[in-house]
Amino acid sequence: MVRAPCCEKMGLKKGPWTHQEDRILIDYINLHGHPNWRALPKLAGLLRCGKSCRLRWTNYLKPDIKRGNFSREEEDTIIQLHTAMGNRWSAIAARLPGRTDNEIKNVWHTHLKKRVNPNNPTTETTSKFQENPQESKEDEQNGVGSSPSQTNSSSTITDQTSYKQTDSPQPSCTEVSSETTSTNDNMNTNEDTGLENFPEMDDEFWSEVFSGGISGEFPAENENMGQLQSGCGQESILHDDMDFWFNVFTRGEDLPQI
DNA sequence: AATCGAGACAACCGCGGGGAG
DNA sequence: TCTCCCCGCGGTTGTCTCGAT
Repeated sequence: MVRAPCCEKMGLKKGPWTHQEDRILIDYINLHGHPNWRALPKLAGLLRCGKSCRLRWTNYLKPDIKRGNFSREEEDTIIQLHTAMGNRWSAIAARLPGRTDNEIKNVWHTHLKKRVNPNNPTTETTSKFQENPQESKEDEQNGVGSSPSQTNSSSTITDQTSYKQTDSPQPSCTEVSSETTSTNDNMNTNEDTGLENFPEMDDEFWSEVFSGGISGEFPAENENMGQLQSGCGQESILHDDMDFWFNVFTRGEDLPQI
C-alpha cells in the first residue's frame, strides 16, 4: 500500500501554533466543522498540514477540553486505568471527560509513572501508589494534585515573553480556547468571531504577520500583549482572565493599556 | 551572575485500522 | 477483493523553565 505523504513538506509551517493560527482554526471549525482534516488547512488558509490542525484542535482548541490541574481523583483514575489497560491513552482519555490522550500521556510520563514506581519509572507496575501514602501526602502538601498543567499554566504565560519568535504564544491560546466552552455558542457567525476582520490570506499573509505588518490586527503582535503576558505569571491570574482572553481573541476586543 | 541539568509539555512522526470507490 | 485515502493512536523529540551549583 502506498501511503500518502503526511503533508506537503514544502512551505508548510511547523512548530508552535500562534494566536492567529489558533484563531483561524477555531473560527473555521466553528463555521464549517472539520469534515476533512486534510483539506481543512488549505480551505481555512492555514499553512499547516491537516494532521497538525487535527492535533491542535483535539488537544487544545476543542471547546470541551478541561485544562489545568489534574485532580487527585483524576490522577488515581489514570493510574488505575493504566494498570488495567496499559498505554492505551485514548481509551484512558475516554474515561476522563475533558482530558486528552496527549495530556494524560504527558502526565503519566512526567510524574504518575514515578509515583507508581519511584525506584524504576520505566517499569509499569501496580499500586505502589497506594502502598506509599507518605508520598501521597507529600504530594498534596506540595500541591501535586495540582499537576503539571499548573506549571504549564503558570509558565505558559511567562513562556510567551521568552519566545524568541513573536509567533509562539500557543500556551495562552490553549488556555483561552479551553475556556471557550461556555461561550462557544456565540462563535457561529463571522461577526461574532471577528472573522471578517481577518485580512485575506494569500502567500504573503504570514510573512506580513510575522514581520509585524499586520500587527494591529492581532493581539499577539501587540506590544501590550507582552506586558500582559509577562504580568500573568500566576495561574489564578490566568484563570481570572479567561473571559478577557476569550474576548480578545474571538471578538477582537482591544487590549487595555497597562 | 553564569552555567548546567532535570523536569515539563507541546508538537511531530510513523504506523495501522477502517471506510469508500 | 483490492487499492487508495483519511484518521487516530502511541511513541518520540524539541524546546523552554526553573532550581541547584
